[in-house]
Amino acid sequence: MRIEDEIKQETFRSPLHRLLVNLMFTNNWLCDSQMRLLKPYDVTLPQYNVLRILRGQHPKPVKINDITERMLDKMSNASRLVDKLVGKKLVLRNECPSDRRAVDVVITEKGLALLKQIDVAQEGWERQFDGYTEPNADQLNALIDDFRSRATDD
Amino acid sequence: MRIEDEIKQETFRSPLHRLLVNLMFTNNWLCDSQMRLLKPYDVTLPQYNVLRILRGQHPKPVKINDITERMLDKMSNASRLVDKLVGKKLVLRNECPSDRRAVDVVITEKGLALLKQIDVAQEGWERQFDGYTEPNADQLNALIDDFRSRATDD
DNA sequence: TTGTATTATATGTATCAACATTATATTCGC
DNA sequence: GCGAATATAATGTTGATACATATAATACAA
Repeated sequence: MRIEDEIKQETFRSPLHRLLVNLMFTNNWLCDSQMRLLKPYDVTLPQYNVLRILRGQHPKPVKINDITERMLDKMSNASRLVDKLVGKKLVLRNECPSDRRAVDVVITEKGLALLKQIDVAQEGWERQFDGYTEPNADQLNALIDDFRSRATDD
Repeated sequence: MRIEDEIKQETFRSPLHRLLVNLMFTNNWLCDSQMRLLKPYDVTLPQYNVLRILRGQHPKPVKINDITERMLDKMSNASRLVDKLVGKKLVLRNECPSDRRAVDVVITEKGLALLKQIDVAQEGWERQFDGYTEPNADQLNALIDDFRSRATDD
């Protein structure tokens, strides 16, 4: 469906403006879809992202700080997200022996098992893009990278 | 900067996966930038979006329901967003005469004046994309639309 | 070594989103 | 007209983010 119809707005000030709205709308659409996928597993999208970061390093522990750096939405909330995951026994939090300020976070077996379940659902979800070929994705990736690189500030 | 560097992850499972991350990252980048722009004016991005919807219909009133439909992030929170804007005297809320369930929301002169100020800042912000031509934007728009249209569910 | 700056994390506050529920008004079938 | 279904908005709860601040440990400089 066209963006114009999706948000009931018939015109945009400029192609750039339409592009900005299009990017935001598409992102929301993706996030909603992911959220619905995760709902049955009782983890939120940010929590899921933290779990995946931890799995990527497993069995090595990851510090709160490193989690923050790897998160898409930067922020300073990895601490509280880890709290929630500890509550669900999906991760363990240990004081780092070499630096008592730092906290080592490790995904538990329960966490790994949950991710394994979700992997299956994810594969199903991604299958909806089976008709979307790699060259398509590569081209769109390149154009998005190019767009971002045009911005002069930050 | 490449996505790989931005989130310190060197590889992706697939071009599709890289694309998903790229879309989310780019969206966050845009939202952050907009937030910083709005900060001096003491309105949040969702509040700003509501104000623009109201300006688009001014001087006609807009019902809470219509605001919800036009928001990018759907939800049911337009009511509370309008609350905040009423508190700042940027909008007025009146019971709709023809339907006592509904609420007519109108942007105030103060609200219009604020948007006018922000417009100037927005134009400055968009100028960072001056090197990004219309054909570029049109092409990227088309590819994003195409990507979204490949999804089979929803 | 001692004092200061820096780093790592936690916490408090305000805002927003998702979801469910409630309150009230309107509409529609009979 | 009357009662049930529907529509509109408000509200309560939980989870998340942005931002500021606090707390504690480490690093560093004199």
